[in-house]
Order: sequence, then structure tokens, then C-alpha cells
Amino acid sequence: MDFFNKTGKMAIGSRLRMLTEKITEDAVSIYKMYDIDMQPKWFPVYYVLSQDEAKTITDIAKEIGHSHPSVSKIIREMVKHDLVAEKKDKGDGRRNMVSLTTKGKAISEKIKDQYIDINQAIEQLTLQTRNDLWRAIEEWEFLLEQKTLLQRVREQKKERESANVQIIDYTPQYKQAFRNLNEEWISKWFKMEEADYKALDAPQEYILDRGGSILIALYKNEPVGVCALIKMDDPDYEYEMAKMAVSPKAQGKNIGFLLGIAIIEKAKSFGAAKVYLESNTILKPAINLYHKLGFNKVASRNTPYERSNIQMEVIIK
Amino acid sequence: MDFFNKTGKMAIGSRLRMLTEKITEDAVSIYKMYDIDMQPKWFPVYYVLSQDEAKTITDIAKEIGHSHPSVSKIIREMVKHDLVAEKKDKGDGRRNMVSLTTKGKAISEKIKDQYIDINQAIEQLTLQTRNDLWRAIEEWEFLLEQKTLLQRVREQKKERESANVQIIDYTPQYKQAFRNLNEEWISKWFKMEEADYKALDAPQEYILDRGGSILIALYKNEPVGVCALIKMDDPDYEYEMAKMAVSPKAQGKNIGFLLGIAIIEKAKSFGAAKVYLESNTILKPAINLYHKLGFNKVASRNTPYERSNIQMEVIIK
DNA sequence: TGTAATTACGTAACTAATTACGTAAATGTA
DNA sequence: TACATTTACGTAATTAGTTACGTAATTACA
Repeated sequence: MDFFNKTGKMAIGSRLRMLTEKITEDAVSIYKMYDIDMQPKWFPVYYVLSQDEAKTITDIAKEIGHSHPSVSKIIREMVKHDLVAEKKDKGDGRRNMVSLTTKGKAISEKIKDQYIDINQAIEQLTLQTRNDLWRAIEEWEFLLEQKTLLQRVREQKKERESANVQIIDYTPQYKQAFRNLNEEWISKWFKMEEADYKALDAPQEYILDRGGSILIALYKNEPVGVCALIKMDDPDYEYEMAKMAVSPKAQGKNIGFLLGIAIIEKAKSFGAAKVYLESNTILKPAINLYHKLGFNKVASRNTPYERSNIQMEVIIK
Repeated sequence: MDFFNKTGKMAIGSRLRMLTEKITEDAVSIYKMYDIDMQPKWFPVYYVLSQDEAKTITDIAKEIGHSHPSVSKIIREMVKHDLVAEKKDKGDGRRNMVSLTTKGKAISEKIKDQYIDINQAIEQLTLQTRNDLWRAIEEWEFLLEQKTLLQRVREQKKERESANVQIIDYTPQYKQAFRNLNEEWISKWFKMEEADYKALDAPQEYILDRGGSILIALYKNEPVGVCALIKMDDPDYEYEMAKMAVSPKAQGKNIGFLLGIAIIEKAKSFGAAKVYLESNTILKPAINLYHKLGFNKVASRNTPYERSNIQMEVIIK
């Protein structure tokens, strides 16, 4: 199909499906050619039954990788053609023991020749190719087992998007962004509190001058995320990660994660041994993010924020 | 799937189908991840429409290699999602001109990122393989276009079978085989008659010396099939095909067919215009074989055999 | 120019798989 | 030992394609 050279790999599913159909279509004719009363879709079931004495529907399904209703249907069709017989298991009334009939077993003789010829034909065909389709499928199966295509694409997406994201140190030009981005989510979920106003209205005085830090995430040079590292006045903790906010427009670009990583890195450069944070369990994506960053829940502590119902820390390595 | 390493190439169709399904399943999630209102099966249709202004159902079908009802269905679904619009062609009232809507066109911007990420992901995956799946499919498509799998298997079958089966002219050493193979089936289904004894006991005198011929089919050098061409004493027919017998042990090797072909060939070399035969309708596989060889039923004729209830002839071209 | 052939495309029926769900039997456990 | 859970597997509905067929419009040609 010339078409697929234009679409690119996007259409690999469609392309595979078409090849599959072409091959299955020929398979029907091939069985006829050998005068074997069998359909291609029966083959996997037939194969496992030809190896063993008797099997249950579920066992067959597991072995060939089909759903059990699919096997159930195939068995019913094969029973109609007198290739297999069903028998209830005496010990376990649920089990439907399936095995080949005499006619079914007889086929295994005839099918041997077909097996030889097909293998030969494919072998010869493969000799004319540079890439072995059979092996290629095997390799894909193996690699997708380890990491699905979905995961692989997701990683590419993150990587591409974070290429447009830049994490920079706070400068006064971002004072407005720092305030707005935070106010947006705080007032959406909770209400602005005394401590919020202090930090957001005067970040220089309340955060930076006290030995803290603020980072800004730029997406295509627009500030879309912010996060602060605040010096604490506590015997247990030196630094708190707080005031993390990402614009809803920039969601799904991994910006929260990049900010978190950078803040922890900053704390490390300040010589901190751990970082503390406060949050609320209704903010599920945030809590997930904190976990991904290595934060774990700690026992409840004193806090100036009403909305805080969970406290976490990460140990810096 | 470990399973397929046991079955061998026979199950390449099943294996392909499974990989296809796994990939298509992920594709659904991938579209969701990019927040694109599209199903994988729409993609080929979407793609061709994104290239051109407007197309007919049949043109799209031809381009993407689907049947036109399939495209018709997809278009209806896409209309429901406001991705494409239909418009009757003014010049030709049969044609249903399909094109992308504004919403449909808008997707092409979003889809570009997805396209990049999928291609990257597959590229990276391919780097970890020794056999490039995409190229392997391409190569199979190309080779199957030139010669289908069915044809390739058929050639293998012929080659294998003719390697073991040899059709040779009768020599006295096969006298016993000629008699035994025939007596075996005649006495299984009917009873030996006067005319049988004559021909089987003295083939030289009763068949060869009268201008007939006998062929022997050797399978791995063992005589497993025999067939005679007997000169007739009849104004309508010159030659009769008779005394065809194939050992039950050698059934399914196409030996009857090979013998039949060879006997007709022999009759042709004798200058015959047609060949006659007598049989009995209870011998269904035999009658089938005769049909395959080109024989057709003719009106009832006089016969020395009690068991004959059908007469056939083939016209030699 | 009338009729036959071809083309476009919709509907219906079929196919080979799936997921969803229900029921009966077996197993685990308080 | 009663009750909850798990297992085996059948039926129904869904999906993404196919082939078969019918009809209307266009084209070819005697």
C-alpha cells in the first residue's frame, strides 16, 4: 500500500490489520487445498488440543491468548464439525473438558504436510526480505510487554513538551504571575488566607530576603507555573516547598514535575537534608505529583493554613 | 506469546491479529491523551481528507484500501462528530462529496504533535529491534502482491508431492501390485467379477497387447497406485480408463489425480478424442476425482460389470 | 436515441473477535 | 458450617470490518 508511505507510522495499526486480513483470507483457501475441514480461527485451539489429552475452555483461552467466550464459540463450531467432543469433569462440575475426536485426531496427520509447506513457503518468502516479519513481530511483542506503546508515546510527549519549558529564577517582572497563578487555584478550591496574602503580595520580603527561593516555569517564554522554597523557623525542617501553581492551560506538560525537581535541587544546593510541604487530600493530582517527587506523608504538625490536612517530606539524597 | 514459538509459521495470521489488536487498543488511549476527538479507524479517512479539498466515498475507499461501505459508515460517524460534511455533487447526482469541517480541520493542528511523538516512539522502539516491523510489512505487501501466499504454498505442495511420487509405465514386476491394489478395493466394496479376473490375472495379454496401457504410481519407490487405459471395441469410444486403485495408506497424496492426468495424457498421445469410464455412485471420492479430471456423466451404456451404475467421459482438448 | 452496462453508494447480513454480565460450582474463612 | 469470594463458562451486546444486493444516475454504443 503506497498510501501508508504517506501517512507514516501513525497508521501502523491499519497497515497490520490489512496484512492480517490478506493472510487469513489465503489461509482459508490453503485449508481447502489440503482438504482439511478447518477454519484458520480454529487453528490455535486445535493446536493445543492436539498436544494434550483434554483441556478446559479457560485453559485453552489462557494458552492461546483469547478470551474464554471466543474459545467457547470455537469449540461449539468444532463440535458441530465433529472435530472435538465435550465432557463434564466428574470432579468439578463447572469444567467442560474438551478433547479431539477420532476425526479430529485424523486431521493431525493431514495437517503435517500443510505445516511443512507453509513453513517452507514463508521461509522462501523471508529469504527475499531484509527484515524478518516473524522475528519483527516477536521483538515488538517483547518490547511492548516491557513498555506499552501508550507509555512510549507518553514519554515522547513529555520530553517534547518539556523542551519548550524553561525553569528560571524569580525576577520582579514575574511578581504578578506569581500572585495570579496562586490566587487562581487557591480561591477555586479554598479561600485566600492571611498567610497567602503575606507571601504573594511581598515575595521579595517574605520569601527571598529570608533565604528562600522562587522558580518560574516558562512555556514558550510565558510564565505558566511557579513554585517557592520557603525558609522555615522549625527545629525539624529547614525548608518548605509551597505556593506551587500551574496554569490550567499548561496542564499535561509535566510542568509541576519539572518545578518540583528544580525546587528540590535548589534545596539541595542550600544544603538542606529534607524538604517539607503541606497540602490537602482533595487535591489528588497534586498529591500524586508529590509522591512521584519522592514525598511521603509525615505525622500531623502545626500549620498556619486552614486548608492543610496532610503534611509530607522528602529526604534529599 | 510463547505459544507461537510452538505452533510455527502456521499461526502467523493469529499472531499478527493479536499484535494489531494490542496496538489499536493503545491508539484509542493515545488520541485521548492528545485530547483529539478521533477513533483509530477514522484515521485513514481523515488523512486523505486532510490532504485534499473534497472526495467521494469511492475515491476514499480506493485510496485507503477499504470497501466503500466501510468508508460510508466511517463518514457517517465522523459527520455525527462534526468532523466532516457531505454535499451532493451538482454535476453528478450519485456522488457524495465529503470534506472536513472547520472542526475537522482544526484537529490537523493538534494531531501534528501526536504524529511527531508516535513516529519518535516507534523510531526508538525500532532502534531496539534487529528486524524493522514497518519495513517487514512493506516487504510482505510487495511480495504478496507479486505472488499470493496461497500460490506460494501451492507451489511448495506440488514440489513436495511430485518429489515423492513417480508415475511410470507398467513392467511385469508390478503385476502383483496391479492385482492386489485392485482386488483390495473391489472386494471391499463389491465382489470380484469375471472381467476383473481376466484383466488382473493377465494384464499383458488383456490390456497391453491389445493396445492399452498401464501406469504405476510409486511413492518413495513403492507401488501405491495403479491405473489402466484399455482399448475398447466400441464405435463411440476408443479408450476406457479402468482399474484405478490407490492404496489407503497413500491416500491424500493426490496420487489418484496424478494417475488420472497421466492416463488422459497417455490417451492423448494415442490420438484419442475422449476417454470413457464406468464406476459406481457409492464411491463418492472417486466420482469427485473424476469430476476434477474433467469427466462428465453420459447416458447409460452396455457394460460387462455388475457394479457399474454410472458412466462418464472426458473430451480431450 | 433507446437500451445495456457501468458507477456510486446505501442497507442488510455476516464474521471474528471483544467486553459485560449472569449463574452455578468450588473454595476460603470467621 | 454458613457465607463471601473465586472460578468456569455460557449468553448477549458491541465493534470493525467484510460481502451481497438493490437502486439511481451516468456513460457507452448499436
